[in-house]
Amino acid sequence: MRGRGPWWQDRLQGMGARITAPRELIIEILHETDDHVSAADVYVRAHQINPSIGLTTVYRTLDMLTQLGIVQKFDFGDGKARYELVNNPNGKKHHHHLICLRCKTIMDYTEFLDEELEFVSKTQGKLSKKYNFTITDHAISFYGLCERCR
Amino acid sequence: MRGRGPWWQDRLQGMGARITAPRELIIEILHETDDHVSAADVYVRAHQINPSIGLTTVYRTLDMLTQLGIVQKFDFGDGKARYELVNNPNGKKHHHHLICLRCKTIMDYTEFLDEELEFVSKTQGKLSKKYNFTITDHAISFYGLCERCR
DNA sequence: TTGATAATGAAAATCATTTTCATTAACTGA
DNA sequence: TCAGTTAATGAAAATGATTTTCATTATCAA
Ligand SMILES: [Mn+2]
Ligand SMILES: [Mn+2]
Ligand SMILES: [Zn+2]
Ligand SMILES: [Zn+2]
Repeated sequence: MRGRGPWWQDRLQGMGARITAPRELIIEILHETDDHVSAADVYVRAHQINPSIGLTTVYRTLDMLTQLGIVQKFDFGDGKARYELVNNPNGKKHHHHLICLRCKTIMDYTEFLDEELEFVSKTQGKLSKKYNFTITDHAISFYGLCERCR
Repeated sequence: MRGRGPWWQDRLQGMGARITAPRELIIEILHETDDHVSAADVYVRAHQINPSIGLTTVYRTLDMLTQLGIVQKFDFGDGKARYELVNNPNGKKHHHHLICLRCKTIMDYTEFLDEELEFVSKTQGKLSKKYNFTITDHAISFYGLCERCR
């Protein structure tokens, strides 16, 4: 399942990227949270541990991880992007979202994932063949009004 | 299906909002396009027809329509929000997205919507009961690499 | 027609994200 | 192990989308 180092190192090296302290730290931080963190959130935590890390690097790293499919980037409508490790071994499992259009509250749900899995993999297969697209992830969100807002 | 005025007027009045020229024009513009338009896109077209309309009002109107569930707001990762009329009678039907993580290309797809519809309405029913949430819309997106980028 | 007030638009402010560029550090290969 | 190549970094400045402010205008109920 892995080489010498942690799983993600192979992914980076595979694309010619270097293993650096900032990258290590940022991934570690993502492992330790199960929130939907913003770049600034990650920066604060990283900076706390290693004050030499800059916000720019956090953005660059999150972006790289997103392109690699290691991290999933979300926009929940509050003006800043949110990030989550896709398959967080320490944290939460794959899930989907319920988003209130008024107060922007986000709820994770993991119910009914079996049915979803079936649906998703079926669709994914057909789409990737038809559009010649390599699908690595998906997102399903339901929008509406939460209990408090309706 | 409607009162005196167009369908959307009832929706606005229902929440105590006024029917104004800018709002009329913005909705008309949304009807006429089947792109994923940004606020600036809408502004340019609106301004062309009625130069007194301001960008601020475009933002405010799109936001209001989004909260009403008349418009759906997307973030495809290129830094600006995109909007689409949810059930555009003149334009495209409900669809989902295939998004390239590298080049940010977006493809709409409408295949397999029957299966999706079945899945979605089943899940939606269970979720809205369990979380006491009024669900008005949903989005399904698949992420990966397009033909050119992989 | 009028008054109360929601809506508007111009300009300024915000603030998340990106760019620039000089410096540092990770790997390669001798 | 060491030096050279060059990707990666961070500080500061720039960008650019969206929001706020506030004086003015327009909608609509009475
Ligand atoms: Mn989540
Ligand atoms: Mn679309
Ligand atoms: Zn809410
Ligand atoms: Zn692509």
